[in-house]
Amino acid sequence: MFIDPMATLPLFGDIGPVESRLLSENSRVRAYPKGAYIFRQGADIQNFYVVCKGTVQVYRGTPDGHEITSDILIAGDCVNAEEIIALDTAHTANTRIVEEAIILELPIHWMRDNMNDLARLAPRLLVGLADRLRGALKDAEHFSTLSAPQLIACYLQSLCVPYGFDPRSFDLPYSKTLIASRLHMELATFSRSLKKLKPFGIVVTGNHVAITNLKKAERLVCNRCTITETCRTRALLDRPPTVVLCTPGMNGERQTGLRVPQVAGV
Amino acid sequence: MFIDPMATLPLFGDIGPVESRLLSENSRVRAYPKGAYIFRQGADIQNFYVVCKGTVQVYRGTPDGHEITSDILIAGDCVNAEEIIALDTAHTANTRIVEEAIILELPIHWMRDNMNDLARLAPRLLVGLADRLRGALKDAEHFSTLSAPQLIACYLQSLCVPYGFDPRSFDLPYSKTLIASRLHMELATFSRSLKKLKPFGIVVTGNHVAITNLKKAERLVCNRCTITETCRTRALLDRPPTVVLCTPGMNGERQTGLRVPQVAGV
DNA sequence: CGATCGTTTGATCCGCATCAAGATAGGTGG
DNA sequence: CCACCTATCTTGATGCGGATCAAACGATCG
Repeated sequence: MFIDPMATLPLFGDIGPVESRLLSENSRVRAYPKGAYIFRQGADIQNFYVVCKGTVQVYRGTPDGHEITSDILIAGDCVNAEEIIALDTAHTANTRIVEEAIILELPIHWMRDNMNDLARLAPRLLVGLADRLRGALKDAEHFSTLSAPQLIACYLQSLCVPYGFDPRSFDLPYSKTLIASRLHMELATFSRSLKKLKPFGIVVTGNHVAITNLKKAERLVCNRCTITETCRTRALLDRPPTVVLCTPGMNGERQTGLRVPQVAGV
Repeated sequence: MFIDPMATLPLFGDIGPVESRLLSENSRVRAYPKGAYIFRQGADIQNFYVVCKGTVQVYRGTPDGHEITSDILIAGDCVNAEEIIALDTAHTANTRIVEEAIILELPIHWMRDNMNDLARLAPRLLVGLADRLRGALKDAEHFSTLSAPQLIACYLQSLCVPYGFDPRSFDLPYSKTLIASRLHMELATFSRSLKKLKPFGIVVTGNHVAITNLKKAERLVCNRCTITETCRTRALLDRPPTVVLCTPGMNGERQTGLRVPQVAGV
């Protein structure tokens, strides 16, 4: 099974033929079975990895033996872009294969040696880094402002963008257990919260999701959330996806505290 | 009051005289009074900003009129590094002056035009971006795994690094209200949690903090937290600060759920 | 000396984690 | 085809942490 990463990955989409060959010569493509690790937390950073196919769970283990999923990656995603630049010598997370995956790897020292040409080699790498940062900021904000049902509503809608799902009817791309973990909540809480979404037009039965009323679904989230990947879902139907700011109005000048009133019953 | 940003800012520490003059010619330094805004959420992105002096609160407003502090910046910090690269045209957060500040500004279009030379112009800009990303990941993890007292313990210790405080005795650099907001918790919760820290050798009276027992204080956090800015505090006393991984042991293979047992009474 | 700001403290309530017991489904072997 | 098994998910009961509302306290200031 051969895959030409240059042709597949938007990451390297707009580079010239010279750079393309350079990349090919210095990269390697490898297949991983389900359950395998690309690398583990604490191990030496050796390569930069890009997912070409499959699903990868990024998680961190706490000393008391539990784990926190920080991201779920699919084809086209960089696994550890920030580690090219980081001062660390060790990986700060585990990356485990959820669905059989094909991974492109580039030696990290080669990447670093070519840092000066990086902008030319992979202009989108920086964009990816910035995107990832924004995603992390969004997560931090969401986890401390949205309720469990809101988080789920937001996540389900945002799923549609990378996967190209029709919000009105699609299947979950991975297990509920994994999704719950990604949303930093217990499976039990996740399961219970799904029922609360029905009145808002989000019906999940088994593996299948049906978002029947996008306006309602958005309203569920938008009074709290501001970065709102969520709103991309609607964009899917109307125009090409971009990040939409849901906060038109300005806010109070003086208050500094965290103060987010609950949506009734959700 | 004149400040030469090139001399002051480590961000531009290792650039040559040519680049330095280029920067000077294209930058502007401006003083802001307390309470002023550098920019507001939703406004057009015009400049890249660096804090030369003072304190800046970065926060986002939710549609229902409340606000969430995402960061507090001090001298040397980039305000919006990610926005140089972002595809967005509008600021995604507010930046308000907490203590009278001096801000360096560089036109964003100039930064972008010189993207190719960016690595040469400001090699540390990328490092800063990566650091910021790591910080955001840490926040996301901490907010959903640490209890309020643990968050505070972690934060108090991490404060010592950028400010060069002696953990055994220092004053809070800004109000408790602001800190509580930065930690995404209510002021009331913050206030109450401080008392719970005493048994762990962290005594806060009024504005003053005394961390009498670093080992105890670390233990309070480290069984849950893995990235642990916290551990830097100890490093302050022993060796130059670096990020320390607190997870020597590996964790279970199969569990995927979020499962973080409580520390008794904290 | 009232007034305002920042902080503490109290009482109450709700969301979610936790523990634990069913339920459903896919897979295997007899 | 059915009994069995394990993985995945649902549902129930309970408890704790922290948000919320509200009142009191201490400072600083005109």
